[in-house]
Amino acid sequence: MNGNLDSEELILLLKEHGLRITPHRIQILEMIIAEGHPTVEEIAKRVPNMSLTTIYNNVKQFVSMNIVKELPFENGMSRYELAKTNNYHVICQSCGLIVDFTFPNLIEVEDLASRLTKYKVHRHIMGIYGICTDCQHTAAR
Amino acid sequence: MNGNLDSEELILLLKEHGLRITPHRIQILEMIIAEGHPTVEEIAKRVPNMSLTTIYNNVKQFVSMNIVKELPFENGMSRYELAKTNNYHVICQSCGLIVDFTFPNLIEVEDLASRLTKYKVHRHIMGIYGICTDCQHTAAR
DNA sequence: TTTAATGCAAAGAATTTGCAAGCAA
DNA sequence: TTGCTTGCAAATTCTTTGCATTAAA
Repeated sequence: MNGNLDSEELILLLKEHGLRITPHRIQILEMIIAEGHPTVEEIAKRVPNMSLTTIYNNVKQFVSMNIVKELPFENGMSRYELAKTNNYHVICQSCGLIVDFTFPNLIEVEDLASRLTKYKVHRHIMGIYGICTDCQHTAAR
Repeated sequence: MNGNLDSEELILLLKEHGLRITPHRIQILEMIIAEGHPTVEEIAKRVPNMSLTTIYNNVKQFVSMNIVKELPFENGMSRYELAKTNNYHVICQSCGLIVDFTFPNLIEVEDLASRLTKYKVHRHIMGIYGICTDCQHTAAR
């Protein structure tokens, strides 16, 4: 059900983009897959002995090459996920938990946007905000 | 066609939320309406003699009270618009121009998200990225 | 060997905080 | 008058940059 890649596939992914294969790059990508939608800080916590600079450098490069997608959040921090995932995010306003769901049809909205505004549209992001089940129960007590 | 408010309506809006009426608050809200989707910096440029702190404080308060919506951008800066506007944004990846368009039907997506994830959904934001007409022409030359 | 990747330290940019002075109610 | 609002200065936080060291190809 999930689109996880093993490390051989990650190596291929890097090679396709002309990037050198380093343990750090593999680890960063593995963390992005394993963690859901980590921030740079969260990646750093799970992968000790790696400089923040390296994480920033690589994540930035991955984003510019469209290997990784950047999800800007309202507190100014960004979260990251693999670019090949094709889903939307529901974010808990109370605890921050992010749950994914798939909804493939919004190309219609891109088309409409393109027609109405004459932009040449490439992509879109959507964040849906609410309260997760746990926080609903906590609040009910 | 636009949902502009005159300053009497802005005063009412502040009173409804129990906020004191100050010239600065009126000016900040007027700028948010007039500018489209300003950053804090852009508000400061148009309203000299107001401290950045005041703009940050008020905008933050407006957001927490849902008077103003925050649109997080990938460079880490946020842009702001009145919360009552009900539209989506197409953002030019080349020059940053934002064009609004109305598309009222996405409550369906909120409903679906709610059903699939059991979140209690409150709102969503969507950003559509592409190239504006001007930049398309510039690139064609 | 050649060039890219790493990481420390320092710089930069956006935002927040502490606190004193000013103004709305 | 009372307490919210304002704003300066300083502190914080997140991110980027310069440059010397290390490692991939």
